[in-house]
Amino acid sequence: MDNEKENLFFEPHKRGLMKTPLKESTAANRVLAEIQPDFGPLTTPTKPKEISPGEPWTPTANLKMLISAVSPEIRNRDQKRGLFDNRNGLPEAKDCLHEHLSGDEYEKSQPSRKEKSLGLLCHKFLARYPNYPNPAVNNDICLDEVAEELNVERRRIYDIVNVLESLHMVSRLAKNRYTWHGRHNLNQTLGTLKSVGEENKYAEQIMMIKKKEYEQEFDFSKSYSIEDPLIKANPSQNGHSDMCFVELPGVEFRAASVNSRKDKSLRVMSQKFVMLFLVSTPQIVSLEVAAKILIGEDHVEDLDKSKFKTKIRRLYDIANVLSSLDLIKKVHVTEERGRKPAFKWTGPEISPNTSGLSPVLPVAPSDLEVRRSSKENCAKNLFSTRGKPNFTRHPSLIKLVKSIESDRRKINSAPSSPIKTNKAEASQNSAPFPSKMAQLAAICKMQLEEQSSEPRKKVKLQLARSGHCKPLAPLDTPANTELEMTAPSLIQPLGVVPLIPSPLSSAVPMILPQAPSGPSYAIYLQPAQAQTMTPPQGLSPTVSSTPSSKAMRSKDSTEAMTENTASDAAKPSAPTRPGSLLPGPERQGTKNKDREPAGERGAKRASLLEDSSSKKKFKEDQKGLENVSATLFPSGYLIPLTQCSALGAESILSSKENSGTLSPNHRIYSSPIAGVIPVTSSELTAVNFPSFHVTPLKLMVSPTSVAAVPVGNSPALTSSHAVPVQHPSSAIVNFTLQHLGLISPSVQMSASPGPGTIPVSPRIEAVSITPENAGTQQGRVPRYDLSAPSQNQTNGQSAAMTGAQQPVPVTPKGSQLVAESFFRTPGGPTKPAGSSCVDFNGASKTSVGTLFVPQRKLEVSTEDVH
DNA sequence: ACCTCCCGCCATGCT
DNA sequence: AGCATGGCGGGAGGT
Repeated sequence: MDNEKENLFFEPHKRGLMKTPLKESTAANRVLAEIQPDFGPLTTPTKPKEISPGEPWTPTANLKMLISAVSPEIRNRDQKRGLFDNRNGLPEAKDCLHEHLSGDEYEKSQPSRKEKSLGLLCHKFLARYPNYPNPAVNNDICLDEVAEELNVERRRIYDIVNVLESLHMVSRLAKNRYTWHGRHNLNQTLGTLKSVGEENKYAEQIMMIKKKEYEQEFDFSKSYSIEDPLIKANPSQNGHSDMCFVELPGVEFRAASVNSRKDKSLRVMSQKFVMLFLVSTPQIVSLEVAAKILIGEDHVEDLDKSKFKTKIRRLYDIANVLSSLDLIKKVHVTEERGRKPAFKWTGPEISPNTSGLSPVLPVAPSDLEVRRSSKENCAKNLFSTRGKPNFTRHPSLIKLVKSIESDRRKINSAPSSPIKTNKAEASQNSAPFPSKMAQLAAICKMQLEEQSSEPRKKVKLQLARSGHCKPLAPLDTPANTELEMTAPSLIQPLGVVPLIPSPLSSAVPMILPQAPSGPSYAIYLQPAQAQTMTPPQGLSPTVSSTPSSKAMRSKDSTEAMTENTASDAAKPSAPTRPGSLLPGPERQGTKNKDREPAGERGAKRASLLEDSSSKKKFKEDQKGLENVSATLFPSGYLIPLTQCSALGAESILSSKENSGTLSPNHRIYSSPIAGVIPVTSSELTAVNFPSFHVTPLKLMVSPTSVAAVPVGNSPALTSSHAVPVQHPSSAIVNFTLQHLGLISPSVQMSASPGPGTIPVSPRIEAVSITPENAGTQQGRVPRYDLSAPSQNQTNGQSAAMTGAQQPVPVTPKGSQLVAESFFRTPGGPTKPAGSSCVDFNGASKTSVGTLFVPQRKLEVSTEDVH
C-alpha cells in the first residue's frame, strides 16, 4: 500500500533550497520510494538554471516514483534521458525515450529539446507533490525553489503553475508561493468548468466552426445564420474569450493583486480549453478549433494568422501540462482533408455538477454546489477576489494554517524537508502518457503496480487504458476522498481530512459568465460527436436529422467514441465517453444553489471544518434532502466574466448578503454517481459507426445552454429507455436550465434571490438529470444513494418530471420566479440582460431549425506520442 | 516541410 | 526603481 496516494498527507515537499538536489531527490525519492536512498544529495547547487544539462527531472509522476527511487543522481541521469535508466528495473521503461545510451548518467549533457519539454517538466513538478495532499500539512510551493530544483527558468514554472491554477490544483499564496491542492478539487473544478462551458455554448461554437469549415470547403452555402449568431454570441458571451477565471472556493486566488494581471491568458485559456473537452461529445478537440474558439473568433478569422499561431502555441503549452495530468492526450483527427492535431480528453468524466467519479461520495454534491459556488464566486471574485487575499471562506483557516506552517519553515531555514511527496499520483497511474511520457508512463505504471499500487491505481490504469472510465473505479477511491474533501468536510475519509480542504471549504457560488446572454440562442447540437470529430467535409452520408437528435446523439457520441476508439483502440481511450454523455445538463442547478454568498462561505462552516458539524449537516441535508438544493458547501467556483463583473457585481454583492446566510447550510448533492460513468461499456458498444456522420444540428431555442442540454438528453434519450425522464423533461429542463444558466450567470443569483439560491435548485436537479441518465445507462446509477436522494433528484429525472418535487430546500419560491429574477438581474443590470433574454426567445424561435453538419470521419489516432 | 514548442525578450503591474 | 509575472513570437529541434 502504501501508496502514496494515500499519502496525501505528505508535505509537499519542502525544500530547502539549497538542497535542491536533495529535495528533489529526496522528495522524489521519498515519495516513491523511498526507496533508494539517495545518495547524497547532491548538492547540486541549487541554482537551477545552471544546471542545465543534467537536470533532473522526471518524467511523469511515475517517473517520480522511479526517480525517487533512484536517487538524485539518477535523476540527473534521467534527466538526460530519462529516467529510464534509473528505472532500470523496468525494462519497459526504457523504452522510452531514447534513452539512450547509456545514458548514463553522466552525460547530462544536453538534454535534447524534448528533455526540456514542458510536459516533462510538468511531470517532474507533479511528481513532487501528492495527488491528494493532506490539507493539514502545508503544501506550500515556493516557485524559486521549484525552479531551482527542476533546473528551469522560472518562466517555465509559471507556465505550469498557471495551468494548474486554472484547475485549482494550486492556488497562489503570495508572491513566490503557491499552495498545492492536488486533485482534491479537480472534480469540482471540472464540473464547474463544464457548466460554464455549457453556458457559453462551447459545444455550439464548436459546431459552428466545424460547419463553417465544411462550408468553406465545400462551399457550401452555409446554412446560415445560425452560426453567426452563435459565434457572435460567443464572443459576446464570454467576452470572448473570456470569462473570467473560474474560481473555486477554497482556492481562489489569493493574492488577488498578484493575480491581477489580466487574467487573460493562460489561466483562462486553460479553463476554456478544458471546457471544450467537457462540453463536446466526442471529447476530442482539435487545436485549430480550440484556437478559433479561444480567439474571439468570430470575425475574421483570417485576420491574424499570427494571432492564430500564437494561440496555437499557447495551446500546446497548456496541452502539455494537461497531458501530464493525464487529462488529455494527443491524437490526430483524420479528416478527409487531412489530419489535424487534436487532443482527447482522458480525464474523468464529469457531470456537470458533480464530478463524475465519485459516485460514492455523497459529498459529491459538491459539484452542484460548486457550480453555484462558482457563480457566487464570480461575484465574489469580483469583489473579494480582487481584494486580494481574501480570507474569506473556510479556506481561510486553512490558509492560515498553511501560512503559519510556511512561516515556520521559513524560519527554519533549512527545513529539511521532510517530505514531500509521495508519489502520488494516481493520475499518473492512469494516465497514459503522452507519447513522450508514454514510455515513462509505462514504466511508471509498472512500477506503480508493483509497488503497491493500490488497487485504485491499478485499476485505473487498467481501466483507463481499457477504455473505460478510468477514473471511475480507480479513482473512486481517490475520488471519493477527494470529494469528501471537497465537500465540506463532511466526510472524512480516512481521517485524513483534516482541515478541509481549503479549497473546498470555501464556498461556493458560481457565477456564470455571461451567460446568458450572449448568446442568444441555443442550439441544439445533437451530434456532439460530430462536432468534435468532424471535420470537414464530409458530408457524408448521413444525415442528419435531427429531431430525434437526442437519440442520435447518444449514439453519435458513441460513435464518435468508436472512432476514437478505433484509433485508440489500442489505446485506452474509450472510456471517456461515457462520461461525456452524462454531463450535459447540469449547470443549471449549480447556479441556483449557489447562493451562498461569499460571505457565507467564508463563514461557513466550512471554514471550520469541523467535520463533524459538516457531517451533520450532510446528514441533515440528506435527510431533508431536498437535497439538492441545498447545500453546498464549499464549493464555489467562480467564473467571473468580465462582464459578469461588470454586470453583476453589485447585485451580486447584495445578493450575497442577503442570501448569504442561508445557503451555507444547504448542500447540494450532486450525484456523483451519475458522474460515475463507468458505464462506459455501453458506450463502447455503441461505438461503431461509420466514419462519417452527419450531424444534424438542431437549433434549439434555448438560449444558453443549449449545448449542455443536448448532451444530457441525447444520451439518455438515446440510450435509453432507461432514462425515462429525459425526454420530456429534458426539453423542458433544457430550457429551464438554459435560462437558468443564463440567468445564473446572472449572477444575480446571488443577488436577487436572497434565499434564493435554492430555488434554482430544482432546476438544477433537472439538469442534473443528465448525469443520471448517464448513470442509468450505465447502470451504476444506483450506486450510491447516499446522496441518493439528492442525487436521484438530481439526476434529474426528477427534475424533469418532477421538478416539483424538489425537496424542500429548494426554495420556496418557484423556481420560475427565481429564474426570472435571475434573468432579470443579469439583464437588467448590466447588460442587457433583458435584451438578451429576449433574444433568446426570439432566437430560439427563429433559429429553430435544423442544421446539418456533415461530418467527416474522424479518425483519431492516438498516438501516444508521437 | 510541417509540427512542436523552447527560449527568453520585454511588457505589465505590484511593491 | 526593482522585481515578479507572464504575453508573445522567433526560430530551432524533431519528424
